[in-house]
Amino acid sequence: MRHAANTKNPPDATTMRVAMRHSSLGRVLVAQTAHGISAILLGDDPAVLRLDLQNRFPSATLQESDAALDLLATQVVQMIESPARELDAPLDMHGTGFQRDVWCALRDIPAGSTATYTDIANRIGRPKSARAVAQACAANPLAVVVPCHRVLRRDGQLSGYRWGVERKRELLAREATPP
DNA sequence: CCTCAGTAGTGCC
DNA sequence: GGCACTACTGAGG
Repeated sequence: MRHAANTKNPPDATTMRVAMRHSSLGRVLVAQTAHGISAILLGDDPAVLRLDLQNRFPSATLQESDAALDLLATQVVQMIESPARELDAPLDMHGTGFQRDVWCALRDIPAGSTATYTDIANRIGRPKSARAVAQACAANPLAVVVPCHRVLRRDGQLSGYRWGVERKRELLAREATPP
């Protein structure tokens, strides 16, 4: 029995810098703490994105972007446009132990390939937790960088995507290796 | 095609 | 501590 504390949202009263960008997939919000990128969110309405962020980190203080984050945000957008490229920046992943396990496993799926929820469940040593894996994917705060869009149902269906199945389909299409 | 039960992590009460 | 959620899955009708 672990009493690891953060079964809920960690009461981190950290400050986060926030940048907003346009991309071919819509608006992109990038948030950064002192430890690294804490959120990459996709959407259409900047206000909604900001609400989404506040909802995920209720006790975080949001600040304007700075030069460093501006650069990161540009790189994030570039990565969205060409998902094959990797982002070489530290991440600040807030989540439960289980969620972190899942998100880390997701980062091992190379661009151009996919995995199933059961694959990930096996990879983290919990073969029966496919559904919980899906739930962890749904809670992923780091769009594209943590490639939850590369996870499909066992039957090949796209099932869902926190930021819209259309975006998931588009990302996969962009990553598909040309013959 | 459709429904159903088994399943495990999380959020809310 | 309980209960109702799921971006799941495999079996049965």
